[in-house]
Amino acid sequence: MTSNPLLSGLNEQQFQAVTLPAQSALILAGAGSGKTRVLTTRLAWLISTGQVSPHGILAVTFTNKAAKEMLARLTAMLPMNARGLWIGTFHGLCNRMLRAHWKEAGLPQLFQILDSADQLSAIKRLLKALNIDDEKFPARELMYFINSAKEQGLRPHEVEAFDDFARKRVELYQAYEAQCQREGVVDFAELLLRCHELLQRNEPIRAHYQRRFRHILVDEFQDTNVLQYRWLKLLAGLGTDGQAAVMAVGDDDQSIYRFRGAEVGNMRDFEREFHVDNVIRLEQNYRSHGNILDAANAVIRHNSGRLGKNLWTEAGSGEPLRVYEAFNDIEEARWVVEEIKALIHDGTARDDIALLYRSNAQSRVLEHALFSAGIPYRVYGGLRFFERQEVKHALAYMRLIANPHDDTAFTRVVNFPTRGIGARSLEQLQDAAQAHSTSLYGALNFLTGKAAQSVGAFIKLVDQLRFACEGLKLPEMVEQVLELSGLRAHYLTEKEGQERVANLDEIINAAANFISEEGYAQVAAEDETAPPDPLSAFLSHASLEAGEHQADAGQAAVQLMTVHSAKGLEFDVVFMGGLEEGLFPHENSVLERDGLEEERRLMYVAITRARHRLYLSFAQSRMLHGQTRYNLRSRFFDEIPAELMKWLTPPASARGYGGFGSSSAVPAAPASSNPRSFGSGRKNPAVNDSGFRIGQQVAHAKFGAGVIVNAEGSGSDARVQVNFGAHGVKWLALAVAKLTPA
DNA sequence: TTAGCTGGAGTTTTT
DNA sequence: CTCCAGCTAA
Repeated sequence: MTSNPLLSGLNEQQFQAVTLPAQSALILAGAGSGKTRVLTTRLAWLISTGQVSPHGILAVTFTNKAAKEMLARLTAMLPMNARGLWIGTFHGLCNRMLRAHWKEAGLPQLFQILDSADQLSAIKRLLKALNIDDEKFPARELMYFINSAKEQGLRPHEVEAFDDFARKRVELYQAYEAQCQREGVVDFAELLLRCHELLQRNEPIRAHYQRRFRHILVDEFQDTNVLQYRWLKLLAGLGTDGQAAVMAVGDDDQSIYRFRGAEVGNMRDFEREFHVDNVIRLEQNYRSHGNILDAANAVIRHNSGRLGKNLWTEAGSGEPLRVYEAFNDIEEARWVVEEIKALIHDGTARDDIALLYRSNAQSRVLEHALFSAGIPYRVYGGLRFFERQEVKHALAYMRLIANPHDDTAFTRVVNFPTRGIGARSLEQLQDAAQAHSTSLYGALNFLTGKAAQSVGAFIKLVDQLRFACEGLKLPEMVEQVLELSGLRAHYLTEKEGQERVANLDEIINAAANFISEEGYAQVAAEDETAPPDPLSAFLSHASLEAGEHQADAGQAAVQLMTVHSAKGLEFDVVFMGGLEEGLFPHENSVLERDGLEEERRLMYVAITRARHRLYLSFAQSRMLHGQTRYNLRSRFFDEIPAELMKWLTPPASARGYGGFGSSSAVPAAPASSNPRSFGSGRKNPAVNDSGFRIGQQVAHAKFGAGVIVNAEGSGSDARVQVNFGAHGVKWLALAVAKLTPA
């Protein structure tokens, strides 16, 4: 052991990971095992021991938040100049390289970045220009197709197409590429693909970066896609003499982004291709009590093909998990609110409480209950600052200053605020642009008549803006844009427009901050580029980092979010609601190959968010898509050892809601196509005189667990319809079938 | 050009 | 049920 103070307090595995010699390594970092600490300490250790200069390090993350945190913690440990440090997101780093080598990458110097919304509108515009039937080729689908092709590293000519439909799609992909190139814009996937191609084709540039980056660190490696992994291999010079040391840190059990291209298999491939001879496992958890970890371990054990890992803690086992069975979703929410009130009363801070759910639709009922109770709450997942329409409008004007041929920006604001340029004029303009293969801005010269006049006025405005902004500092530029474009005036006259005006003004602040803060400094620190243009750097920043999620950060509030957005966070108390078959695991996932395993990993993530107390709840019935659905409780309950759970409701389902009621026949509900969840249009009527009621969970000797979804008849004729999940939905005569409350 | 209607869809999300 | 996109009528 050295006496290096950086290393004090590390456990054995952490120490081992931090002080590994310069070789490639795979770190399996369990939830709450001090992953970020290891990553940052590793960086600090490498630098402080003189093994590598800050110049020789590349650290990649997925989110700006993670990159910022890493940088902040590193500079706190080891005061240094952040200039020249390559710590950032995949997209941010690729952008940086492309800015430096725009010529070699075949891009205009001031290329703009399309965010997803921009990309979608660019595709819609393309489809319209080509007169494509958008029934057959919906823009969203085409966008998904293009992005996934790019994420596999495939250009149009490399995509296999065996039928006319597929060939047409590829053709559209090609047309989209041509359009982007013409307009000087790149989408997110293009940043990566372009950068990969640059490195692959340009030997001197590749050699330069391979020589430079001696240590590459990758965070959340399980979330990398095919292209990102290839990019890493290229940068690391895999298989070359001077191969860099790559430290991949990740957790296969927390891989929950396959739906957006993440390839867990990269972990195994990495282990093999980089000849990793010892995988380091960080299994000691510093976050949760033992019972919570035991539950998480028990659930994830049902997955196959894991790299293997078992979380443990030195903290005690703590209390058991608290399980609640609710009558319906509304009652579930009411119960959550009652518990929260008690928790707050006992001194738990509101923002130490999180309400997690599988899908966003579930937040409504919770919000309603919290609102009625007057408990401050905060929902994650809304619009972010740079995604708001007024902000995007202002940015579009700025994009036109940087590049008047940016047709996406052009179409966005050509008639906003309205200036009499309707669909007709725009269509003429688009036709002219198409005919003379020029941008919309450039097509003015080919227009005649009324359209020429109105469009001419707008183009004059764009020129005027560019002229007025020449030599101005960024914040002053924003100021000019807001005034001259008429945006501020427009929102001032709009009722309820004050917030939008405030957001517009906030762009000025954002620009000022950007100039003074690291955002710009990082780009400015680029050693091999000419001084970058602040405007275009700011626009990239706006696309690459959409800003904070909209929520009032004011008073401490109860946190509401999906399990996905909770990844990486932790809370004293976690409520995991809606644990029902069909919802979690989600019905769509059950059909996908290995979909259930991904749901299970999601459950694992959910459980491991809790530090001290974890509530699990489900409802017998729930309003979904305007229909009441009766679902079985989630199979995940069966995967958690019973001794870890304390049921807050009497032995599953035996509570006497409903009881007896009308004995008249209830019309039969339509059979469900999904065997494990079941929908019916009616509320929860009490059923015949059998003591059973709709929504109740029951057990059958042959079919196992089920839930009553319908009933009819009374006395000896009483029959109930039961959803037995995998065993199907069946009508059973109560006089004959042995059905017991479960 | 905009308001108002109608129909369709409805996991998860970062850059 | 509830949101959104796209269409029709003023």
